[in-house]
Amino acid sequence: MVTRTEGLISIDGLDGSLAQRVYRALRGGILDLTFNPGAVLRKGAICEQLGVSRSPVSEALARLSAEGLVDVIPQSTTRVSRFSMNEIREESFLREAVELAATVRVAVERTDDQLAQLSRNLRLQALLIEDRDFQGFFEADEAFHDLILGFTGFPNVAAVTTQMSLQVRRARMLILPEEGRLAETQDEHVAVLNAIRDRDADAACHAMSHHLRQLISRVEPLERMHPDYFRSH
Amino acid sequence: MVTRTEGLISIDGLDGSLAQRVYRALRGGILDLTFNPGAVLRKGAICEQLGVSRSPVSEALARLSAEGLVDVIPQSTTRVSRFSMNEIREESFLREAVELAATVRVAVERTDDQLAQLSRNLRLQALLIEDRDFQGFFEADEAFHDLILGFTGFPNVAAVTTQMSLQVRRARMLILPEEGRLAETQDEHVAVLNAIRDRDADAACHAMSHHLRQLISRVEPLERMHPDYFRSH
DNA sequence: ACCTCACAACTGGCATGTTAGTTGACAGGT
DNA sequence: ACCTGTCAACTAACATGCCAGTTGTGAGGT
Repeated sequence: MVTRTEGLISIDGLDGSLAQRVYRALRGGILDLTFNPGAVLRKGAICEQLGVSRSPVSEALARLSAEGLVDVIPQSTTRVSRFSMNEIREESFLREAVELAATVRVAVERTDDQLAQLSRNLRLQALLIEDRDFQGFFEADEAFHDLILGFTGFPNVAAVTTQMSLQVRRARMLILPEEGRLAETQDEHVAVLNAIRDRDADAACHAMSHHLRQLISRVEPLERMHPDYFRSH
Repeated sequence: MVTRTEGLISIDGLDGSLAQRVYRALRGGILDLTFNPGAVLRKGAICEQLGVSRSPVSEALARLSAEGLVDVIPQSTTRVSRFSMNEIREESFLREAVELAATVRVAVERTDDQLAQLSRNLRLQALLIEDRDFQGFFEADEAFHDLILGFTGFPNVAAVTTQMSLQVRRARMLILPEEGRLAETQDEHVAVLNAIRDRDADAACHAMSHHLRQLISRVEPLERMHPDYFRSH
């Protein structure tokens, strides 16, 4: 096994306690696959690289462990957790449950301003597709969903939903951007928006459900494409 | 279950690392209101009482802080978090979304064995009502919901659902046990069971929704009954 | 009596020393 | 060549020392 120097991360520019900064830096690195699933995280190396002592790093790793983003083997090693397709299916189920409930609620009680915000987001997505800005589209896509979750009137629902589907979000990074898929995604978003515009809760629910199931169907094949990123079972 | 000694807590009888034991002990104490909302948690006192050093206690408190069960004021104090009715409403929304999705799924694809398990649980509940064992009924009630969540085939859904509605679970402890309410709750459970028996997803969804909304309607008045347990805003 | 401000005591955050469990390499026997 | 038992090196877990920010208190001024 060849040891590799992992991509570098930094805690500069973040605020909060050292422990929180380390946590956010590591979490970000794990979520965007800077740290590959299965990669070993050495406390000593992290301390040296970030210029902090072991205390804040330990706290950060403990939190990541509680969230399932790292696997700690006592007295031995800490690794970035590998994917489990069952876990991903589970998270998809949870995410769909919450997003559909939010979509139904928003479809019923949306305001014109909320509709305008969603519409603006979709026009931004169209621009990003034209420019083939995959990363930008990825973020706009997330923003679209977070807008709907936020329109429930519950300020933390978006964050909680993200937190409960971290593995899905991470696995999503592995999906290769395909030209045609972006336009399809856009069409699905438009269908959701139109249903919300018409205050048609049932149509909105179906459109969102269809959209979310496109994602999981694209995640399923990843287990064969990246077997080393998945737990052997 | 956390063992208690004169209002204090102990980590004896738990396994895992010291940090995990401390975490579970404190979490249990917070969830069952052994520690009142707003109570100050002193690291030094906890260390002395549990006979451990500050490291595992710090890790436990950090985790509880991330979960929103404690509020840490840097360089000052750590307190058991107070309730926020908006947060409780938010958790209820999330919980309902997940439980309804689970109920629908289970109603469609239940097995006879699963039906038998639910039925056995309800007969147990009837016994506990006869004996006026409020605590036992409380736990059987939780078990009923966890059974349904588990029957989705996703082993972690029950735990995730608990985790996302910790404040609701805690607030629920404040509801005074009333004789009649137990029987009503039991009736609602029976309605859910019957709909699942008949594989009537729509009826099961409505029955569960009605049942869950009974809970939130009983939680709402708590803000006036225990103003000191709620955040002032 | 009341406000102000400085200080002492206490807190949590961070660094570092110490302990104990795991692991892999290697020597020695078969 | 192949097991096998031992041990050294490494790791996370825990204990403890130190520091900086917060806060209550009380002396002194108005």
